Amino acid sequence: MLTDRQKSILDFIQNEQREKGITPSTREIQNHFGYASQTSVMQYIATLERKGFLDRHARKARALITSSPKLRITDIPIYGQIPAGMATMTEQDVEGHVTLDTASVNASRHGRTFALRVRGDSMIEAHILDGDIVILEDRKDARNGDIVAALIDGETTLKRYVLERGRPYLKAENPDYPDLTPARELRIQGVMISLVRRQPNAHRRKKS
Amino acid sequence: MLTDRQKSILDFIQNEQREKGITPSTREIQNHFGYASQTSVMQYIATLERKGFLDRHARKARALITSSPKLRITDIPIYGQIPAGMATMTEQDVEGHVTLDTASVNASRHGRTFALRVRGDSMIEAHILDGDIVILEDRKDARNGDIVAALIDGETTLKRYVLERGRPYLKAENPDYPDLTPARELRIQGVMISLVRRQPNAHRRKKS
DNA sequence: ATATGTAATGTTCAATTGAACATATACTCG
DNA sequence: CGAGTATATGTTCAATTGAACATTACATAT
Repeated sequence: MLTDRQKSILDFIQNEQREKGITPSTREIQNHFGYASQTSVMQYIATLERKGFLDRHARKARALITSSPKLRITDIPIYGQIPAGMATMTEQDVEGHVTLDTASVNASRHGRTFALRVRGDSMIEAHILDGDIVILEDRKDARNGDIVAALIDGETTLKRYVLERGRPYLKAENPDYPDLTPARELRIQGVMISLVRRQPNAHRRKKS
Repeated sequence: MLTDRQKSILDFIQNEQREKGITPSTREIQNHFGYASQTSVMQYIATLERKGFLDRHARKARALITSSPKLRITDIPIYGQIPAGMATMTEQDVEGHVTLDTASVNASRHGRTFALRVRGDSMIEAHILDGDIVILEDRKDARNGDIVAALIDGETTLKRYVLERGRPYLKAENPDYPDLTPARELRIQGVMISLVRRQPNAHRRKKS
């Protein structure tokens, strides 16, 4: 897919970005590889872009974006609470971000991706714990057995979506919690596609 | 800590970086806020830098770095198998990568970070499932109750590290599995700090 | 009243940087 | 052989961009 030269140039760009936080300019790339001309670099960049390994903001400085299709990274906002619907979610409700590649997260391109921090242990038998970050896709077409975030009585809850004889209800994966049968409509906010858990430290640890 | 103005400027820079992949130039910030002069922006940047919210490569274009060490991203290799020790782990054993920010992953700077794909359900009561990706830190100083990857009889297993009367053993979090008391020595490969799970699709889905 | 910190304007300069053009060599594929 | 691609050089230009300087205004604290 890439020649050796092309690969080393891509590697250099990615390393610089990782280490310095900014992508190198064409002249920096030029000097690193000892080219006498920037045009060489321009050609490589054009090739890498054509092949989909780079993205660019044309005519802007240091505007290279390292983005191999598989390595595409997303910043997923973590919402503390989803007040009413996806439309109303604003920056203020954002509690933080998880950054990970779409591949590990299982993301399709059907909808927006967002995350919720799980509260309570109502899904413990689905092995989802209090404090876990659940990553969801903004889709309405839940399937039987999907774990979904849904709006019930103005609150967002994470439950398993179950279809029984054509009628959907929300099942808690914990015998201590009741199943929720929707009074009239079921507002599904998203379908769970992934989960991130920070393992709590066994004992207290000094260093952050 | 920050005035409202300073905060909105910082927010703008961070949002631009997130959305476009590059940090804005002083003029872009200027236009967004409607300043008639770049100097205003320069002052804000200087302040934000002084207060530690920004980092910069002086005299370079778009060289703002929304510092906050939390936004640092790591590429974590996933090992299918850890043959003997950390030293022998080579690229060939790498099954893939997870890319996520060190903050969500809970990483400290004590050791290298790596990941394992879990096989089997021996840790099911710790809510770790078959297929989960467990992220570990290459440390030897496991504490009582930590979940560790350890080498037993040439195989790497994930178990809970338990100290009983000063003697360590490895406890499976599944009654069907036996606890492992080390014959002679216990080779700990790493301590679990995080977990990533791709939620299996409820039904079959066409798109990857 | 007089510093001190924050906020904003207007202007100018020089370094940084992407981009284009003409040109050349080597290699592969048909 | 000729077409196409990857690789490389040398040069020039113009847009982008960070930075500095002088100045004003308005709070708040001393």
